[in-house]
Amino acid sequence: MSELPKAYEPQAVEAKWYAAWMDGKCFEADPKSAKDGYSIVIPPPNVTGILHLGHVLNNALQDILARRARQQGKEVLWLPGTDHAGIATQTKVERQLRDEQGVGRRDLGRDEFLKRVWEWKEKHGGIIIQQLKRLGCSCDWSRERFTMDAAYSKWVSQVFVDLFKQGLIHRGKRMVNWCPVSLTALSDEEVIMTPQRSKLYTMKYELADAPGEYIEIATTRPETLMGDSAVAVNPKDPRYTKHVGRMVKRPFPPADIPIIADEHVDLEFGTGALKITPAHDKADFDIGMRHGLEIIDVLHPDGRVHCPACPELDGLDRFVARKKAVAKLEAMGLLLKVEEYDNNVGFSERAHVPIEPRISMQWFLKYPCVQQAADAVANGDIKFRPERWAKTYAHWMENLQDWCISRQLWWGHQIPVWYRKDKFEALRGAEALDMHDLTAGDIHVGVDAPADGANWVRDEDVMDTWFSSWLWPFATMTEVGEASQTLQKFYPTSDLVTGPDIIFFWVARMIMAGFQFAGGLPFKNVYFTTIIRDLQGRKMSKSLGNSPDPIDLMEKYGADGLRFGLMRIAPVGSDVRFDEASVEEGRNFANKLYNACRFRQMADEGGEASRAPLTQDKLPPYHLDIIAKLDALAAGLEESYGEYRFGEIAQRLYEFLWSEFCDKFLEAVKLDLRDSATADARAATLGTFDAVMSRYLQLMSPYMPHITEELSARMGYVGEGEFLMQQQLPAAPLLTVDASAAQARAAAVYEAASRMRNLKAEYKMGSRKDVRFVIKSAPAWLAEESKVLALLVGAGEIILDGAYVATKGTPAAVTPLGETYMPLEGLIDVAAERVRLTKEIERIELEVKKCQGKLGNASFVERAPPEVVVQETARLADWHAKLQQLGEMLAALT
RNA sequence: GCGCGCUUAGCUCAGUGGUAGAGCACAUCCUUCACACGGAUGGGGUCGCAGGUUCGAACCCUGCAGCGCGCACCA
Repeated sequence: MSELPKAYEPQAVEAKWYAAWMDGKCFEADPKSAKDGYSIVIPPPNVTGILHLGHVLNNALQDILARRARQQGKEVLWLPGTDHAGIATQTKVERQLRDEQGVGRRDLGRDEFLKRVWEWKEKHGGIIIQQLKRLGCSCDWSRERFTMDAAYSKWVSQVFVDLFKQGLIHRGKRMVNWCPVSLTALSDEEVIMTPQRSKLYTMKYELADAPGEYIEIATTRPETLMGDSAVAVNPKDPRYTKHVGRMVKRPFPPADIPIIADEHVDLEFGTGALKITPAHDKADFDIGMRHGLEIIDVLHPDGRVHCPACPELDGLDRFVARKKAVAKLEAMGLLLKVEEYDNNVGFSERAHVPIEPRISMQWFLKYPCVQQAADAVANGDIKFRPERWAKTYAHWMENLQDWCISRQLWWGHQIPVWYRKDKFEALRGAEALDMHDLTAGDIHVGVDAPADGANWVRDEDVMDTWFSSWLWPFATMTEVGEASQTLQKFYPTSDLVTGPDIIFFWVARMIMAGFQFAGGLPFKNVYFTTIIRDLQGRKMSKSLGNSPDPIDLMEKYGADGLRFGLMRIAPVGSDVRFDEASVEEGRNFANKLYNACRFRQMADEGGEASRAPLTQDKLPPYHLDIIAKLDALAAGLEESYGEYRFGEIAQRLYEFLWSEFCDKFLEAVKLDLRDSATADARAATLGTFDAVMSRYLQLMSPYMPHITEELSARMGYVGEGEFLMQQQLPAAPLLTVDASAAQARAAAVYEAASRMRNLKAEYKMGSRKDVRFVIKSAPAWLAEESKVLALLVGAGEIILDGAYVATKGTPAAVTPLGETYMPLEGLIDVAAERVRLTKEIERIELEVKKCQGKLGNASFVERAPPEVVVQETARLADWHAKLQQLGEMLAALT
């Protein structure tokens, strides 16, 4: 044991214990267990994902909760898995195929392409799972799920079929958010509004019945004017009342279009006249519907202009066409001005290009169980932390729009709908298949294909990835129609840990799905993590290169160091600013813990010297004090866990070990471990060390699972073949006797030592070991402790002398142990000492004034609680005493 | 425009009415036999601004400013 390296080396230790836990099946959940169940489902990371700091924070929190629950005697299921991530994965594999083999997905065809994606998934898909294991995550890996597992996929289809049968799912042609790169529709949530510096073009259209007269129109999108089917003004706008009902000339392709009046038009904006392009703008579409306007689609799905009537624009990309259209307007003398203009443009969440509002045939879901889901959070059945997110949730629930669930992708759950082949062909493809054109015999909606499959064509679209994710809490626990023990035991889940950015994408939808398909709420608590930013406050991103690789951090500082460091800075409310220094602190802390244990092992080379039960009533004050503080720590942690204050838990654990256990207790008991110490003293000290440390390691274990397991094993705190992580946390406090007197003594010694060291430093005696102290009027018990005090202070000798008379100018301090002098026999610089004393007196006079001011205030004395007044009076007395003493010292020097 | 949050030491953050805190950074001292990934000591803050409530405000209320986020609109 004495050959232990001085610094803790986490890498090998962490790998060793993770393997041991896996071998010991420590993470596997038994649904037949008699214990109470505790469960978390992991927010499934994208199967293409690579671990980033957000994952680390999120999963470390889940691991802490899971490990803590095990210690409290729960049967724990932490259910892991990955998400097939439709667009992200398809895009990734497509890009790779294009780069490496020069083929697109359409070259391969649907079946072959899907085969390639599956191959890719098998080969590269598990990276993030391995990374989570490196972090120490105690997931039940025997239950790992994937959203496209056969059983899971069956759930997705079944849910679609059920909702369809209830009339909540329908197909129709509507305005959707279209991504011209991914060539698919997106839900509203997948559109990111982004501020843009754009240009506002003002142009004029000539009135058809009055050549030479114009109406001015402002637009940011001149490239869509070929799709204009009207110009709209506000009916209340006096400038335009005479125009309403007349026709204007659309410049190209030339056409006469009407001027209509619609409330939607803002009088203040631009010229007050708005060009209406029903095919390419949501608001225009609505206006078009109200006025029965023609819908003229002038864009291809990939964002190129489709307008054979304008050959010079036809086929151009929308942004190229914009410039060209402007040039054309200018050439025609219709462009009046171009202004810089800041507006918001919707961008595709995945492809990072402006989305295009587009009318297309899609599947839509009217959300089920909305009221129940809203109520569950409002009435506290599901508790959000921090609570303020409940408001965001409520707001969204009140403004639900139908969910566009179809995606024009191949990777995903294909929509379980078949159309009769003859009908499908007659209507010339899916784009034209309106529900109204279909009779019951034309369409088959079911988990399985119709029996006479050859006569049917399957809907090509897949479902939004979130349409599978929202089933995660129960579809991972049971198969369709199965009476699952796992579900019985572990549903609803206990806690969900996720980011507030997916409240709508995921959390809200899971709640609705829980009510609709699993008979109740899916979880009881939702803990929202914070966003991790860099020190400049920017979000972590690959392109900024400000996102450290957690694997690198773990190699450098250990998984425990990373976990602990991150937990210490994770605040309850606002965002985290990440600094590698905090991980370094975590590593340093692990090292401190390791060395505290190493110290004990070195002091007791044979081991086993201390296994005798502790007789607490005979323990010295420091021992009882640390035992009492450990109990206080355990109680404090209990409270903090109850409030999900993870940073506070880390802080409490840190302070106990570093400030209390190492800085105070270990320093105070060093004499007991020297060769000169009695066997009894040694045994008592080692016994106390072991009692406190073994339980401390247990309390620490959820945060730093590897090092605590290692140390517990090495120190013999857990038996061969047992694991710390599986041991139940004792409910009873460690302390069995009244320790209040002992604690008061220990506190007095520590405090006195601090003041005496302070005195040494003030007189530049810093490292001198020969300094003597004299304590006057010391309590009788101090005689036994003066050696400890001398050690703590770094003093040559501590003399207890009630009759001591200090020579003039002897430095002194008031300590809880009495007047304390540091005789230096002429070593003091008298002038410097006078300056110091004068400054000190000034400072204290100020304090006295503050106290007197308060006590002199009649209202304070009458109305403040009595104990506060007493406290204040005592303080004033203290200051006065101090002042008098300093005054005497100063007088002695002159 | 509506809503939510934040503003405390150089930095990152605790602090729910009673003497302003931690870690890091900084300065001085110490390689003393657990740990220099360490120990000791110290300097550093009119708690964003202005009002109000209160005997007393970092904390409660109002207003303002700055920053961030969400929702809606944006021709």
